[in-house]
Amino acid sequence: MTKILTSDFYNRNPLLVAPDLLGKILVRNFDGKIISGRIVETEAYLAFNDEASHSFVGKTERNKSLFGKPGTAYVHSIHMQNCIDVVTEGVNIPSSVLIRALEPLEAIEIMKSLRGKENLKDLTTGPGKLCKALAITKGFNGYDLTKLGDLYIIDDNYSVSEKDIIKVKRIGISKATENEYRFYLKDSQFISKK
DNA sequence: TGATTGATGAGCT
DNA sequence: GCTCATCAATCAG
Repeated sequence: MTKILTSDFYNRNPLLVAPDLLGKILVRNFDGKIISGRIVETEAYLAFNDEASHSFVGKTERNKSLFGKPGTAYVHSIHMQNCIDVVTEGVNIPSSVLIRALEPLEAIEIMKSLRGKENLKDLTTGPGKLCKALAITKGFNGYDLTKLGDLYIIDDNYSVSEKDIIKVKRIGISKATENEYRFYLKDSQFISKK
């Protein structure tokens, strides 16, 4: 049985949600066509005492989605690309889980055309890449991922054993790098970095 | 295969 | 102006 992850799933500490999201499927309804990929890499960003989190500086126009309800998308641009986070915990608790990499499942041809790349391993192996491959734009900032819409995350009962989840330090950031808040599937060929 | 570097834009101070 | 949770092209070995 396949079901959409609800707000209950996200309404927990990001350090619990991040590993649980591994193996789940991110689904994009793009002009009636379904594009999907299995989540193979995530990072947790805490609400408090986490200098690398966008919420560390307080609530601003840019990060206000982080303060919304669990299961809300926080799409932001860094350099010329977009990244997507899922808000966790409660309202006004600005923690999130960054989706860093996917394993392409459906509509791979559409991803190739959106990315302008042919190599399967170049499609979704990075937060900026996967947003482009799934046509996730800043229009999805604040989007509710817990209902059947244009963007949501489902559980198809794909089982991930605990030993296949690797926990390491986060990457690509300059602050609070010592915390081991990055999670990925051990044998996936689609993580953004070894 | 690994390391280096340039391009790119939005939002904060 | 400066930061930033990047990507991909390039070059050396």
